[in-house]
Formats: sequence, C-alpha cells, structure tokens
Amino acid sequence: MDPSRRRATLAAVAAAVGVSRTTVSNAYNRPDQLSATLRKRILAAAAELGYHGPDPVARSLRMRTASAVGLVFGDSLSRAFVDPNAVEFLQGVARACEDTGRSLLLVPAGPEATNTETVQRAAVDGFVVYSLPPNDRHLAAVRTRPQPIVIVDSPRDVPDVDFVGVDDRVGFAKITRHVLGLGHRRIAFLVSSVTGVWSDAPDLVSVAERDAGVLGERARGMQDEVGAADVQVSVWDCRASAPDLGAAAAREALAAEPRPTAVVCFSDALALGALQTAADLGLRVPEDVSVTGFDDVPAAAAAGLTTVRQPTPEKGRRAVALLDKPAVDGRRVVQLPTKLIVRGSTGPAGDE
Amino acid sequence: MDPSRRRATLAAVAAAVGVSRTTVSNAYNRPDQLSATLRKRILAAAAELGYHGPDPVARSLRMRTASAVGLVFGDSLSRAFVDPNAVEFLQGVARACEDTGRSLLLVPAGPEATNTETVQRAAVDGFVVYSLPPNDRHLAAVRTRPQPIVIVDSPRDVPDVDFVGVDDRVGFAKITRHVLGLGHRRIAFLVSSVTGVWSDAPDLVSVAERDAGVLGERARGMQDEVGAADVQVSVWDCRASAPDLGAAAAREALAAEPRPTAVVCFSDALALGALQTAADLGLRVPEDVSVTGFDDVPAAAAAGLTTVRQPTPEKGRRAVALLDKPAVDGRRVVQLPTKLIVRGSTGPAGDE
DNA sequence: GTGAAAGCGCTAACAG
DNA sequence: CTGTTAGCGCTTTCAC
Repeated sequence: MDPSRRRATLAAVAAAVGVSRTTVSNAYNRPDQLSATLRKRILAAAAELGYHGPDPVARSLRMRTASAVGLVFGDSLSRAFVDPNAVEFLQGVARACEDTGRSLLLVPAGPEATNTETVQRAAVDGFVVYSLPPNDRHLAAVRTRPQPIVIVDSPRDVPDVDFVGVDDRVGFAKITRHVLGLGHRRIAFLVSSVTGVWSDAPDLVSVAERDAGVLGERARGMQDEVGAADVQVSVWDCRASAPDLGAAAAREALAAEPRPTAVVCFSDALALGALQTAADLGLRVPEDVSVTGFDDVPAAAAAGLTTVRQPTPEKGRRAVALLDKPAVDGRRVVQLPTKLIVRGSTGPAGDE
Repeated sequence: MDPSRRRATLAAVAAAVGVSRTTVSNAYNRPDQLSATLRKRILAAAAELGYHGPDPVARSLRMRTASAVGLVFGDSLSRAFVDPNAVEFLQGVARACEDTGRSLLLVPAGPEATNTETVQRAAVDGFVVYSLPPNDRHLAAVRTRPQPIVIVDSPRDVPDVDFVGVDDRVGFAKITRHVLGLGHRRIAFLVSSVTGVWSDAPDLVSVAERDAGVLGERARGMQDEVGAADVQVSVWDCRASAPDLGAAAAREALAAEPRPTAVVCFSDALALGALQTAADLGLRVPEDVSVTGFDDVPAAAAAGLTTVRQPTPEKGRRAVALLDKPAVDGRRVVQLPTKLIVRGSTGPAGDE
C-alpha cells in the first residue's frame, strides 16, 4: 500500500533475499538469466521492501543512455504553444519519441532564458534544435554536449550539424508569384519577429539582406519574384507568429492609403489573424483584399487560406530519425518539399 | 572548434592540470572556493581537452536531483497537442518549469502505450499527472516512484496524492442552468471519450453514473439541473476533444427530428466544431440553435462562445508549485474556481 | 545459473 | 584554498 517514500536499493533487495546484486539486476533486465522461482522470490522481496525497479539515473549513468530526446525551442516554451506551426512540429517530434518508447525533454531556451544551465543539465541521448536565431547561446551550449544534434529550420549552416528544413526561399517565391500573377501591386508583408537590430520601418530589401533565419529566406524568395517590378511592398513586424498579432498588424497595414490589395504573411498564424481583421473591417476576401499564409496548418484549410504547405510534423519525425542514426560521414541536410495550395483567400487584384 | 565528440571527464582535467577532482568540480560549481587564476587555468585545460562541464547524469545521481519535471499525459502525446485546452495546460506547466530553470519531460502514457517503461526510466524530480483514466497502468507506475506526484483533473480521489482541479460538477451545472433558463428542452450533449464500456447509445444518466473522470463529473452537474424536468438530452460520444470530431458529431446530432435547440458540449474544442457545423448547415446561432462549451480557451472568445471559464494554465502552475513544496501532513486538494461566461452563442429557444 | 570485482562520472564532508 | 576518502545505485565482464 504505502510506497514508503524511502529509498530502497537493489543492494538491499539482494541482501534480503541472500543473493548478489547481479542476480537482482538480472531479475529486472534479463529474466531469462535466472530461474523463474528465484525471480519470483526476488520480486516479492522487492515489493516487500518498497523497491520498484532500478533507479533510472543510476541506470543511465551506467548504460550511457537516457531514453529521452531533448528539444530546444527558440521561443519561450510558454509562447511556443501559441504558434500552431510550432505545435505541429512538436507533435511530430513527440510522435517519433512515443513510437520508440522515449520521453521528450523540453528544454527552455527562449530569449529571456539567460543562462544555459538547463541545456547543460539535460539528461538526453540527443538534441533537436528548433528554429533558433543564429549565434544563439543555447545552440552554442548544445554544441558543447557530446550527444548528436539536429537543427530544424534555423540556423541553416552550422558546420558539422545535421539539418532538416524546407527550401523556404523557393516556397515563398511560389506564393509571391501567385499573388503577382493575380495582378497585385500593393502588398503588405506581415512578418514574425525580425532578427537583428531594426529601424522603425523595415523594408523588404533589408529584411531579405539582414535576417539570417527563416524569415530572411522567405523574404529573399519574395524579393526574387518582386525583383525590379513596380510593386510596393510594405513590411510589418508582428514580433511573433500568432493570430492576434497578425490581426493587429493587418489593421495597421490595411489603414494605409491607398490600401494594399494583398496581405502576404510569413505564416498561417499571422494570416488567420489578418483574415479576421478583414472581416472586422467589412472587407471581402478576396474581392477587396487577398490574404496568403505559409505552412498550411490545419486551421488554414478551414479558413480557405491560400498558402504554401510544408510537412511540419514530418520535420519532427525526420529530425528524430537522424538523431537515431548518427552520420557516418559529413553533415546531412534533409530538404523537404513545399507546395503552393490555392484556396479562396486570393483572387485578382481589384482594378479600382 | 571540433568538440571532439569524445568523452573527457572531470578526472582527466584534474590530471592534466595537476589538481584534485574536487578542485575541478569547484571550478564549475563553487567558483568562490578557488583562486581566479587557478580556475582560469582549469577552464582552459578543460576547453583544451574538450571537456564542457560535469556530466548531467552523474551529477544527478550524486545530487539526487534531475532539474526536470515529468508530465504524464492521458492522451498520446501527439494527440494531446490537438486539444487546445491540453495545450493551455501544457503551457502553464512549461511556464512554471521555465521560471524555475527546469526542463519539462513529456512522458508518453497514451492508451496505446502498453508498457510503463518510459515512466520508470524518467529522470525527474517529480511527476505531474494530467487527466488519466482511473486505474491507469501509468498512474500505477508513477505511484511506485519515490518522487512527489500531483494529479490534475483526473482521477480525483487517489489516496495520498495531491490534486489540482476545478469543481467540474458545479461548473457544468452553471451552464446547464443557463441553457435551461433560456427555455431549451431538446438538448444534444456532445462528450469527449467516455471511459468504460458502452452500449451504442449512451444516455445522460448512465454517463453520469459510470464515467469516473471529468466527464462523469460534468454529466452529474448537468443531471443535477436537468433533474426530473421534461428535458430530452441526447448524448453523442466524440471519442476525443477536437474541433473536427465535434463538427462531425454535431452534424449527426442536428440531423435528428425534431432538431435539438441547443448543443451543449463537454469542451470548447467540441463546441467550436459544432459552431462550424451549424454554419455549414446554414443554421443561425443562436436563433436556430444555441451552442455552449467549457474551458474558455482563447478561441472561444473570438468565436463568441458561451462557456465556463476554468483557469487552465494556472492548474499547471499550481501543480508544479505543489511538487516543489511537498506536503507535510495529508493530501492537498486545490480546487480552482469556474465562472459562467455568456457570449453570443446562446439565446432563447425558438418556439416553433 | 550465480557471484565478485570494477567501475560509470561526479560531489560532499572533513582535514589540512 | 586544496586534497583525501567515500560513496550515489546500477550493470557488466568474467570466472565459478
């Protein structure tokens, strides 16, 4: 009944039964190495003493395996759960862990986590690093650990570290081309937080040049299509990828005169917010304004959002798979495909 | 540059510098216990050897602390992320961990996880158990561990184990009373998965009697209000708490003749789906049908959903707080408040 | 089948 | 300030 919160050790059980520690260990880990009767006696004695199996930490130390995968998140953990795409990713990683009988250790590494102790104290067999800014201290800390590491999304070019991602640049070029093809020439570009230092009014070219993460890639993709064409792109920094932030930014963006005819968003989360704002303002989509996202999260389909699909949960699964099968030679880069998904939120530019 | 994936130990560093292991240990853990110069020398030698600080597992074993909190989820991890209320809870727990510099270990314990090894192998300082069915094997496994445990939501009455939850029965009575007060007498009750064995057509009374988890509590709350009144309640089992499942169930429920005038849902996730279905069917809310939820997740406000608010993230924070300050005498039960939030999704029953 | 010996890598008294 | 001594609790050759 009472688990007797007191520590009983394998040695105590061995002593009680009058066998060696090895034998007790075998009773738990190699049932075939001892007679069934002896095993039963040992287990009974263990129950008696309140011993419920080997201590996981001691076992880990001895076996050099933790049965856990570490996930280092670029955002603060609490914020990570607000971003639907991050949640999708988490789901993929969680699934992979679950399938292989391991736990998932979420390691806080948000911008406000100043020290990297949690990374150093993480008892894991490997790290998945998700969407960290370049030169992040937590990434540096992870790299000092001897376990295998896989980076997802960002930063892209860390020497010797495996990478999983999509071609964000090409993906964003696809959707930009789609929007341009519909005749839009005044575009509001809603972006998540820009890395680096910013003047008040970021413009597309500087975002494309200066952001070293996923945003920079996507901005370059947009730039590739916009090129020298006579297109006005206004950039709005939402600080993070969440619907309410997108809604707020869209409100500002759509107040401009003349009004943009398209709101192109860094992510679906932002776009979903923009859609809400359009509805609030009484603007018809796509007649009055077109809206696009990126990711194709589940809610995007319901909202009829034109977007670019990327296989987010699969990123998680692939990352864990790489962890499990350490590279033999050189760095591995897994580039997953993207696909333009046209739905009802985009249409021809109004010709006023 | 090259972290030299090879294991270097504290002892190796000590040998290299020509000091004892203690001194090297101190260099990392008690900088004030040795001269700055010696410390610098040690750190330099360590860097040289590719030693980047004490091994976390060995340290854990010695210090009897893992710097991590374990979270055991009733649903499979991958499904947990689909339930917005579960995500909110996760957020609360994550936040608490983050604030105290610990990591969060997600331990898979879904119904399909047949063995409890992950629980046994979890290197944590304590467990938060979220919404498990009664008599769950994983809960049993957790209880054999010597670390402190806090159960959230379900099961409610485990001897000696601290508990955090809300009064689901009273909460659900509140919203039922609201609906009844609006004159509704034909009600569809959308529920998440019912625990236990079921005939094809569960009815309110049997759910109230037989479900031992949160659902049972809420069903009892509904029953308390419905009482002997002349109210028809049809029960629809959605199997889990997700919008699409709610949408599907609502489609069936609203096909009944005569049509229910209110769809009362176990959760906001389900209600959000029901709302979608109502829109798809061209039914006006609340004129043609009223819809209610439970939880008050962020999306509920945006959707104008009448619901009962419960402080979900706070549940997570409180649970971790209990873990940190183990009970001195007896079991602690934290009951958080609920509040009826009336929005536009409910209105008077149509009088056909 | 079973046991003895040898650590895994680290920290915490306690002396000097 | 620094070193010595003792483990934390477990698994694993390798003999018997």
